[in-house]
Amino acid sequence: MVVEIDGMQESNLLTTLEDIGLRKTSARVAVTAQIENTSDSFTAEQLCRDLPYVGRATVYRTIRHLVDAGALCKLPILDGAPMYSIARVEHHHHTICTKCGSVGEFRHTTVERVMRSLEKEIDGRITGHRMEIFIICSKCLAE
Amino acid sequence: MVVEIDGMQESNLLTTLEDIGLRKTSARVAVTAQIENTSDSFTAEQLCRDLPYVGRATVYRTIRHLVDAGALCKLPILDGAPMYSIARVEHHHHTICTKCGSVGEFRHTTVERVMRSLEKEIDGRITGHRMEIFIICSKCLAE
DNA sequence: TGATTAGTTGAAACCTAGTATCATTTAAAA
DNA sequence: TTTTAAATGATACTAGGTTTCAACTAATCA
Repeated sequence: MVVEIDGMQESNLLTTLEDIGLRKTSARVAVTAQIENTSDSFTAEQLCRDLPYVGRATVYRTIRHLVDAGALCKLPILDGAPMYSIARVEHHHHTICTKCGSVGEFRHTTVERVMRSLEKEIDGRITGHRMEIFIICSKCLAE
Repeated sequence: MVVEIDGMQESNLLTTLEDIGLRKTSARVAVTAQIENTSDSFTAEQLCRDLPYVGRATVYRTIRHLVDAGALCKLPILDGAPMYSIARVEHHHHTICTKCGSVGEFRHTTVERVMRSLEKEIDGRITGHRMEIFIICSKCLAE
């Protein structure tokens, strides 16, 4: 997601990093720009491959900063390397195709209502939840 | 879960392995017994520590067999090594204490109803779902 | 502006979790 | 009992990620 201000492109992710007191370095400009130009979700290794001139450690550190800041969302995957995508403001859940691994999003208010009704049943304080629907996506079904 | 038959203790997990055509070896007896004596969920590394005389490779292989056979359930955890627990017949979900990492279980019929209502919204065929409630457990709240 | 300094970088070493290899051992069929 | 295919486990390897630390640089200060 890139916001146009006075003809200058200003990166949301870069701004997030600056907002939490981190410096605007060329490595961070490159990493955040690459993430924003990636339409879909991505893995850390993918990002490293796309940015060979940025060190692995820096790529991983930048991802960690962005996840900690809430600007990136660590996607629920079945096995292997975690995937990330730019965090949306609204709360949502994920669909995961168990065949091709593609991750989708959905929102459903009933899920949130279920949460509230669970508060009585559960021994402790609810702080959050996560839900994944496993599917065979329409693309894989068509094959 | 251990079933008593004619005074002999017969392991369900071991039986599962034999049912899928695997041999009853001392290593498999040890691993399945250890899992059944573990009241809670466990990691592969924990099991290796508890069974120093069984090779790591064998412990991992046995867990894989049991998960593939559906007798063990790979629990959703936040980060790090996955946890396992003996699979229950009924479908259920998990509560995860984000402070101490303890995993609990709950069942809720509304969740299943939500699933059915989602079938229209989602582009693909639903094959399963998973839900995690993040909590601070009563034990951690008390501290 | 240039000097200062604390934050940042990246190569390399390390770590954790897990898998593959393969010579040796063993369960179980013949 | 012999046979043999399956299983084991020490070891090496891999993937994914973190730590270390000397060199570098952004941003502040004089």
